[in-house]
Amino acid sequence: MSVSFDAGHLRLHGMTPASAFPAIGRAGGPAAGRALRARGQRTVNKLLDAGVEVLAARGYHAARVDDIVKAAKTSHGTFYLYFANKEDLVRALVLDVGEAMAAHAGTLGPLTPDDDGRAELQRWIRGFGDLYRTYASVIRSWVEAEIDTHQFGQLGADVLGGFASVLTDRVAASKAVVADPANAAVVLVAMIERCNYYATVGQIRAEPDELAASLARAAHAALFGSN
Amino acid sequence: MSVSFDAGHLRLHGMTPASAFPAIGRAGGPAAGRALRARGQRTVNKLLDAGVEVLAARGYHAARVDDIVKAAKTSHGTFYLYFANKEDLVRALVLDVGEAMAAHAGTLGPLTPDDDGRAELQRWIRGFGDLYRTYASVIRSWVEAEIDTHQFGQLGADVLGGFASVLTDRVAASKAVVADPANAAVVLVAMIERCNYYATVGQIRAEPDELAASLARAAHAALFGSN
Amino acid sequence: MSVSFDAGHLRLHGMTPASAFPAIGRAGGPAAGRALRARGQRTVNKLLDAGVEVLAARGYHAARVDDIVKAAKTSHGTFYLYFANKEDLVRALVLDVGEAMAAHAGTLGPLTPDDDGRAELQRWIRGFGDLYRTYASVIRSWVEAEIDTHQFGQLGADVLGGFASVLTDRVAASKAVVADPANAAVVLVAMIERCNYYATVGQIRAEPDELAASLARAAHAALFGSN
Amino acid sequence: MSVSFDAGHLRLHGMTPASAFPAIGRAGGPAAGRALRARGQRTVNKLLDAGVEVLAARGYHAARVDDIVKAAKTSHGTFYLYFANKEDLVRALVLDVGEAMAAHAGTLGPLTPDDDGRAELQRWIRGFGDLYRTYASVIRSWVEAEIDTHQFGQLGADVLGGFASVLTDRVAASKAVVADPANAAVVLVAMIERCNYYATVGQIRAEPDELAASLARAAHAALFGSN
DNA sequence: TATGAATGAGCCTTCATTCAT
DNA sequence: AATGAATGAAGGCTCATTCAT
Repeated sequence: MSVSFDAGHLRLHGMTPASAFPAIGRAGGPAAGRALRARGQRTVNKLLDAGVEVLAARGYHAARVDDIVKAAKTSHGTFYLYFANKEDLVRALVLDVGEAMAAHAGTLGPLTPDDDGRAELQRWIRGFGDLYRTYASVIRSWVEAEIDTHQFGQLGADVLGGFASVLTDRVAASKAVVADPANAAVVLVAMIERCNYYATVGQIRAEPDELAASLARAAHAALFGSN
Repeated sequence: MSVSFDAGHLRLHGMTPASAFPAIGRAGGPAAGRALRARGQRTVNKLLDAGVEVLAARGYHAARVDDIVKAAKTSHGTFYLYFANKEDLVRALVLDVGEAMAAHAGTLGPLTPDDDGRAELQRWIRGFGDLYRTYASVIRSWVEAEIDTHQFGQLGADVLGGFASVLTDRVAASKAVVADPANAAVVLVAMIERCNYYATVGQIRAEPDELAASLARAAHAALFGSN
Repeated sequence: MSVSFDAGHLRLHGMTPASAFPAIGRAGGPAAGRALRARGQRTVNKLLDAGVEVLAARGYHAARVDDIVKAAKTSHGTFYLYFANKEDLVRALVLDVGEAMAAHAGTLGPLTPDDDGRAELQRWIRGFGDLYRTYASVIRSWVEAEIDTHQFGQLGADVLGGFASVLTDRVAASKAVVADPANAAVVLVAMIERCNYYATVGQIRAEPDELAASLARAAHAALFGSN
Repeated sequence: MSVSFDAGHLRLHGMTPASAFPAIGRAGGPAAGRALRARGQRTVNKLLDAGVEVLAARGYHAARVDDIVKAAKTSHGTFYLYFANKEDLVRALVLDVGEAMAAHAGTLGPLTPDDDGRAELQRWIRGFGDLYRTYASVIRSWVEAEIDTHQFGQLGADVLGGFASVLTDRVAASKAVVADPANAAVVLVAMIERCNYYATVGQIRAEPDELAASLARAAHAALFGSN
């Protein structure tokens, strides 16, 4: 069998076995250089919060800088004091989400063929779903923006790659008899991500627990054959 | 177990057991009513082809009506003679793709726990991937547009729902012992779709056959436990 | 003596002995490619005329595209249909002026040490002044724009270089005993240009004939020693 | 003959026989009133120096207050503590230059028809060129600003008028047989100024000495007929 | 049926200037 | 005396859509 990291096939582009997640903080924009005083920090946060709000309401492409500054009760000039443009603000938000996701990825415990293994998988998936729901508007924007700018693509790949990486490790360390742990991990992560996306945009109607259960069941079965 | 169509849980919104795919032809726009003479039909086709070209090159949001009419060597006035707007043209393209996808969905044969079953699954998935690749630019636009307009969402759900529906039928008719065929079908379709998407945009690097094999393996294992 | 074209000293950058003036027509902007129909041509002309008007009233930097379209009784969209931006329109105007100047430069007849020679010089200078006055607003914009964009600098140098070139030829063909005809031509052209500029902006108060006479006297004396 | 100061013809507007140059010091702005302590003076100087630097690098119109305060390592607030606006700072710089120019103008010695006279003229012109080069960035800004604000126009006229005035005096006191010393002086000053300008912006390529020699030769010939 | 031309609302971004500390 | 932060009027430019021929 040849589909592997080394061969470079069927892997999430950008996925690296080690250190999949860069550590990132809340910042960005022209202000990146200087340190912000209390007032400035408050303003940045107001803008970021307003960004989340507007993104949720209108989506990335339809969101206007004007909407954001209105929601933040500040001015255009102030916006551009802290962010180079709309994309820059979204990037800051996305980085935050990516960080939270990365932190969650590492929490997956050992996988076993029994119900405990499935339960652990389900917990992990459920946690992913919770993050997905929490940051739904940012993630939707991320997906939207990713497509035409290609700027977030790498980040998306990094995050998913990180998930796949962790999952690969656990699978490899388990008794699962899959042809290729890495490949399996990639397709399962895709499955998990996409189902949560569909759930977020309402194309799948399911309770968080239910969704996590179904995904865990499918994934566990795919890995250990129990179903 | 309760996740089912009737209960409305974990199902692709818009997924209906029967007639998942509306039959659609190549047309749309203000001209939809009247019949097109030869010349008109030629112009429409030039515009549609130009649309594919431009969509591939620039993506939905970045595509300009001006790009399309230039590529079609026609004029703005003519464009609006046949299409209500940019979205309308994309819809026409998407409908075509949806139709092709719908036609393919029905070709899935009986699923068996043995290698033949997996091979059949792989063939089906591979065919889906081929379509995905063929219509990549349209599908990407579809995804892009879907997000903010919500106009294509239904169509996307219909198509995926159709796939899930057919898969559900085959699973139900098979010896698979899955808790809920419909749920399993949905998550597997999501997996297949998303992996092909990643492959299309280059986030997964894999040969078509390889990808289909990995997906078939995972799906078959999830359904029949063999892996 | 060594100050010469070949040595590259004291010459107007861009000045070339032969064919100093490229032949240029009225156009420019995005529309440069396609041929304009009657209506389009009319609109372009309206915009160019409005440009002259606004430039005269406000100067290059203070001129707003909005002012121009208002003066032309057209829209922003139309403006950008024909010109890439304000600078583009000014360039079109400047090219026209450059062309007119170039045409005039060649009309200088043979120079003689006597009064006829001075009269011919005066006629030539007077013609230059007439053009200068006619196109005053465009020339002022040219000068303004030239400074920071460096785009018109070459054109300005070309035009003046053309004048210097013609003058150099006539001086060389005459009985003038100047150390270096080219150097002399350059400084005299600078003198003529600047005085006309000062006259145009009101820093020199003089009637056209008077100014031309004074300039011709100085130039003729510098070349032939008669004064 | 009628072109003269009295008749108001062909004279640099603002040129007055006596006291052509107002004496001016380094200051300006809101702070003009109160006396500056050591620290304040240091800050003003930092700003003025930064102004020269930025003006040189970007030109008057492209120069931003932000650039200046950054270069001066101070803040916007501080800038407006000492200068009413950008123009105000430039004015302060220009006044300095004007003063230096005025001081130089008076150094022109008696003009004689022989080589000594030409040498003296050349020395004077060379000094003018040196100043021009030294303050090139300020002068360029001056020229730029002069055009649309008309605020520095008077100053420019004063400076050039001062030069013309001194030159007129020397010519009148000499044996030159020119129709009108004042007129001759004006056109020659224009010639000198413009050539130096062209040399400064690179449109004329010449060594300082060479340029001064060519200008002196032309001017001397125009006045005394020797060449 | 086709087309070149025109439109103008809408959006992004800049930057001189003021303010609060 | 100094400064970081905030402001908002202005201006440039785009592009989907409509119009007149």
